[in-house]
Amino acid sequence: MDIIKINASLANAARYDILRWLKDPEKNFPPHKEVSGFGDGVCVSFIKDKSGLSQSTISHYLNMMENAQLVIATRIGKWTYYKRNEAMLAAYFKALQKDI
Amino acid sequence: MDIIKINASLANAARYDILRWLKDPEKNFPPHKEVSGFGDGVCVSFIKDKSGLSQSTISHYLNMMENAQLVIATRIGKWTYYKRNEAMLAAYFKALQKDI
DNA sequence: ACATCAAATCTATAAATATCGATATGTAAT
DNA sequence: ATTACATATCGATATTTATAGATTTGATGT
Repeated sequence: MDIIKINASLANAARYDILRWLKDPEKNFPPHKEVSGFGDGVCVSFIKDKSGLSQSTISHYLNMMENAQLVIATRIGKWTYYKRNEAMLAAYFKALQKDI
Repeated sequence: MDIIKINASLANAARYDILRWLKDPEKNFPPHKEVSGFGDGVCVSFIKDKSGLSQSTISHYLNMMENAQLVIATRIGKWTYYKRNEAMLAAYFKALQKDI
């Protein structure tokens, strides 16, 4: 776990928002048409729509967050779904609490 | 409290270290000559020495951290002492826990 | 094979950050 | 007032980040 990298991931309002939105996909996103529920997370297009940022920017941000292990990506058909990595978030939180 | 600004402050290894060092000044810094103990924190020079970065960089970083309300500065004579803002750190932690 | 669509990658630019050396400011001692 | 010292600010440059449009890749359906 790279705490500095995680902090950098969370040092941008759009990315911070994404992580919050993913806590409650039912509340924050419309239902998917190709899969039922949000078990694998939320597709990139929905996150892009909600954020108002461009597709390339969101793809880039999600990649950064995946690299920091904050989220987990799952490709199904044409879509990539992103969900929170709760284990890493819990570990991060614990480490932060200890350090700070 | 600006969580994004705080996260940005903590997205740099030197600044993250400083905050950690300030948790235990007795352990991490030599004793001051002009004041007794670390009640008001640690002087800039000691932090600079320990970090290995230039005086201007450290002064800048401490200013950033003060701006994010992570630390509190106290000027005594020629020296400025910096200590952790424990109240803000606790509030930050609580907010982060809620958001994330 | 081809067209279509979602997402990823590439290219580019503007803005912010990291960091330093040089200079200025504030305080204390002479 | 002058000197000395600690810290702050200024000016500069290199690196990184933010963000978008264009292009490519991967998957599906025809």
